[in-house]
Amino acid sequence: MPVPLYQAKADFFRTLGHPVRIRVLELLQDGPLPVRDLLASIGVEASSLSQQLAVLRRAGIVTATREGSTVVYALSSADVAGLLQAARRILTDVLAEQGELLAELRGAETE
Amino acid sequence: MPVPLYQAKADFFRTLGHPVRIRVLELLQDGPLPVRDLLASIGVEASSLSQQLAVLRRAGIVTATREGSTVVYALSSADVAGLLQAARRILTDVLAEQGELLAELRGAETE
DNA sequence: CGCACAGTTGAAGAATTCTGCAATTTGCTA
DNA sequence: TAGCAAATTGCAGAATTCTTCAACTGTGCG
Repeated sequence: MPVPLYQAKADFFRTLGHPVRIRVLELLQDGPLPVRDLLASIGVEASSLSQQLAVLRRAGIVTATREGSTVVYALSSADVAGLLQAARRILTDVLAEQGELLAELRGAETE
Repeated sequence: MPVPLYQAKADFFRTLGHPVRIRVLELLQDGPLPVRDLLASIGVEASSLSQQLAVLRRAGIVTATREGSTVVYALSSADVAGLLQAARRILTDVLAEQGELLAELRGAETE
């Protein structure tokens, strides 16, 4: 009894639904990075970042490998970049529309 | 003071992170549909579906227009198809990897 | 060994999201 | 207008997810 596919997809998207996790994925698009660098770029508490990295790891979206005393993270699929790009496109559409709406509201206010 | 972009992205993905909402988006990829049809295909309670449609509406991912006594839903951006496709690709990678892991575990068990 | 640094894990309380029921709105038609 | 069907909304309790703090593991070094 496999998990229904739409459930797997929902879980997948839900995994992306957190600001720290998004930032991690965006940073990793340009290549693997040690936790230290992620930490410096994102600026949250170490344990907080670790929690979110664990979520991404469990979902299989990133991989972690120990190198000496540091741990290096990488995207496990190169397609992540495509996904983020697709999301960006939709978000652009949506935000543009909301911008128009906002403009209309502003205009109406002074009529 | 705009919402940080990564927060908007996270919210967006979180919006997709629900099995009913995913199914709705997949059904709408082939064109607009009245609630009645979504209801028949998805098979949840009407109020449940309505709740999830409201989430998608608020996020601006779908639009609803009343036509007589029914309400018709449509994707608000054609790029949604691209997004779902990108997600499918990653999910394929991830699930394949998990499958391999599973196979290894099965193999190891009998050694 | 003993200590410091890098990261992770566990757990509890706070905050958010889900689910299902009851009540409501809107439009159609007898 | 009364009655019915299509959807939506409001809400309360249940279930998840977040955040934070403290404790723990693994590595390198004096």
